Amino acid sequence: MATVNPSPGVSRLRVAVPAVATRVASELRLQIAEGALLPGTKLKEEALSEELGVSRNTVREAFAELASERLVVRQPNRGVFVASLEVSDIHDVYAVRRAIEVSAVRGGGSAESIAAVRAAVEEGKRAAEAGDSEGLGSANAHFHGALVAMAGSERLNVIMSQVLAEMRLFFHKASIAGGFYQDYLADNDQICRALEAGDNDLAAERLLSYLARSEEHQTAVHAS
Amino acid sequence: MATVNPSPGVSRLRVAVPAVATRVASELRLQIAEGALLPGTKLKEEALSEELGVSRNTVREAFAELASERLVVRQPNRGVFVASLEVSDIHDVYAVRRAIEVSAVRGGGSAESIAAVRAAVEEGKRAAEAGDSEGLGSANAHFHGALVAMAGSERLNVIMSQVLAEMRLFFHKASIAGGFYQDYLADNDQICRALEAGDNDLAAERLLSYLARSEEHQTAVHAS
DNA sequence: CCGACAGGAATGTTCAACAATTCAACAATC
DNA sequence: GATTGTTGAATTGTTGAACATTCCTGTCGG
Repeated sequence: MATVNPSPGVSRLRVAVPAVATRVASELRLQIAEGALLPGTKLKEEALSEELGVSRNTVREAFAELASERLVVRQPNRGVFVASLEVSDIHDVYAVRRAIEVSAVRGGGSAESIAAVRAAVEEGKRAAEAGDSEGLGSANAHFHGALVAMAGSERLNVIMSQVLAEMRLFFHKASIAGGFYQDYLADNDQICRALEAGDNDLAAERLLSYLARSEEHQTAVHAS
Repeated sequence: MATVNPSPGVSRLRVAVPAVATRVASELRLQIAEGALLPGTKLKEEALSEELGVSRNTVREAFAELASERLVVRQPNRGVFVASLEVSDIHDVYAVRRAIEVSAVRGGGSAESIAAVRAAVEEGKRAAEAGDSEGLGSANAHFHGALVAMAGSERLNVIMSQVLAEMRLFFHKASIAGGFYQDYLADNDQICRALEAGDNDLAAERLLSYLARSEEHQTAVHAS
């Protein structure tokens, strides 16, 4: 990590950002993920500052944070809007996923990191049995996050978490299309098995095939 | 790209961010890239706001932008500092490069995008003949940027440009180690040739080997 | 029907103030 | 003498208000 302080031993626990703006950003991030704020919704500075009890400047800082994550889009002199992805964005996002996830899988991982992947697979199975489609979705996100985490790169983890957050922007529409997560449970299990067997190339191949199908599915849903 | 405005035809040329804060961020980004602001330097809000003739709030917005690019680090109640990379960051950055660049190379590119790669190679040769080590460095950056551009993904391009900006943070120290760019000119040419011949896997293999050596080199220089 | 124009609303930017935190210097204690 | 309070200056965090600028709308006139 990038540090600067020559004096060692000081607490590194706290997150390196202003507290209030971060909380505001987190709140908005949550509402976007939950679908409470739909894509295209305009976020007015003054209304939000009143509603959350913070100043306009603080709301502004939160906007800057979310904009850097592509969760909101800033239009000069017009305001910020919850990002709404076009079909071309789908391909773009999957290009990032192909690059990052496949690279991590090809590099393999430690026993612990592979165990985390397995845990995400099992989490998905339990959610499926419970008929919890919300839980299925987040288990799937955990699975792919765990894949990337195998690489042990903080930067890749951050990129992946942002990509997953972006994907939630069009998951709401897609999940209406019915239990399509079910089909992916078997895929995840197969990928995980290949990793556990140490056959990273096979895992990568299966992952690529999964990503291709997933992208196709998302594109089809959003072509309407 | 994520858009929202239903009304078509309006100018999409301008960058979707406040103008002044962006200019301040660009100025600081430039000074960091040029080495005028060395890693670890503290950036004081008030001093900068006076010097640049903008308000503290605007400086603050610029800081948020640079922090999201990891060019500066924010320490709560202490201020922002020009990021200084540790040895562990080197490996982390190269993990991102391996993922993104290799993926782009494996996917190949259009004739135009490969021509851009070739152009960067030639740019490097000219700089080498002119003894312009500064130009050699930026040609090398153009080369790797062109590799990623083959994928045609806006997100990957943004990630790559940020990674290249981060690398300049430790290039200043590394370039002292003498004309080590020279060795990479041949590598770049070989990678480009493989691409032109349509042998993407060979190009990817050569790129991986290059990245491994480059990481080793950087690590050695910074181990001191 | 349409272009021009005035008015309103929202954002962009600045300024000034205060609270909270950090840091360095110094005093106090063991 | 070294560690531990304590104090005070300096800097950041946050707020609130003000003004400029831009966009949007709806009306008026041709």
